Amino acid sequence: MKQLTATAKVILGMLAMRPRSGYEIKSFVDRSTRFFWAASYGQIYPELRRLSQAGLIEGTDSPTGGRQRTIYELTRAGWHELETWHSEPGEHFDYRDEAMLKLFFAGAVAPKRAAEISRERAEQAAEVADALRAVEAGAPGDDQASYAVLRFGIDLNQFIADWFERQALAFDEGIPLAKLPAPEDPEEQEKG
Amino acid sequence: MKQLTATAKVILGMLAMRPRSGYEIKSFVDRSTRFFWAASYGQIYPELRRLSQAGLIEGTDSPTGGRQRTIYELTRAGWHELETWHSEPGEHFDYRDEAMLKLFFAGAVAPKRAAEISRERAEQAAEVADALRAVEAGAPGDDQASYAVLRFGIDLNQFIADWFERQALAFDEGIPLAKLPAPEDPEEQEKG
DNA sequence: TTCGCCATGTAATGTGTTACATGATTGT
DNA sequence: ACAATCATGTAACACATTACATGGCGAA
Repeated sequence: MKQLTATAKVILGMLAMRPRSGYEIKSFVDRSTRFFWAASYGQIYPELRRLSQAGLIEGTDSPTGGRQRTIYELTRAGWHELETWHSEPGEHFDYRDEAMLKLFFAGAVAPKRAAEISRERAEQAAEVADALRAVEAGAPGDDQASYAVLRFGIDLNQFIADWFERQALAFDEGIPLAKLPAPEDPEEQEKG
Repeated sequence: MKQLTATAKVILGMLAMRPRSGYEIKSFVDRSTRFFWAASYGQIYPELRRLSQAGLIEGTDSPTGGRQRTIYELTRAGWHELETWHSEPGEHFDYRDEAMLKLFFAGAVAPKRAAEISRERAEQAAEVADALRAVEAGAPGDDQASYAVLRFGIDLNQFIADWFERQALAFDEGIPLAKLPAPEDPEEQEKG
């Protein structure tokens, strides 16, 4: 393991909290990190095997009745790898948003849709914020750091909802631009 | 073309603004939509061929001296496809953030790192916000909608920077939790 | 003549989702 | 008996980056 894969990072972290089966990892991911770090079975099971072969985790057979089940836990090497990753600076982040792409082209494709797109995006973000607020209300408190993560999810989505709501109004009213386009050279109008 | 690919959407939009070569599409993407919708050569060139075969765009040879170059523009079918996509509701978005993952596990791995992680993330977001502000200052104004997109990038990243800065202080001071964990069953402590 | 940019493209690799297949257990 | 949930896994496909290969043009 020279580099942990994206899925390896969630798995190792989940197992640091407590030992789990692949199924439990998946269902906990779906109830917690999904909004900023998802993982599917197609990644989890193969990754569990790789991590096991690399000696970072160890599986123990513990069937429930006739139903097979493997509980994984971190090895010492796994803890070390996890701590190394966790202590390294430089985190990646990605933001991909189709509404922004549509808005970017709205002037060329359908200027009147700009307000509508904004309102749709605002609604979407508000729904996510509400879903996360339900999580907050329904769950007993976690430790401070993972509660902060949940809080961030709520606040971020609320921010997005508010921002696009305000922007939709601005489009409705046709708020003038602070900066006007230079009409000469169309090449130069593209922001660099 | 039953469904436009992610790359097809940027390409069609870029060509709606004006005809371009593959190289120009890539460099404009890098200067504009990159923060919320990236595309690499490995996607652009094959996609240009597919779109051309599907009749949505049309390429014209226009070499500069002995340097080959193909300028693409939308066909009528391409305009139609673009407008269809643009008018559909339901936009996808993805947010992936490694700092959040680290924070989520901080309690189990290294509780003292929580403040540090927050501060790193705040700095990162502030840098992105500054980079986008430089774009704003250096470029002549675009149309209202694509200017809004730029503004959103700035505001969003500034929001993230502020949020994590505040959170870092909270971690420093060990602000008490609003909700305390129920100590009995570790299973139940996982927020659902 | 060398460097940076314009210009096109492919191969290898990595990342990730969806759908499917299989089968046991628990609760209604 | 049936549905939901527990549990593991694979195959097909889609998406995306990186690195490489090729070569012309213009300026220092």
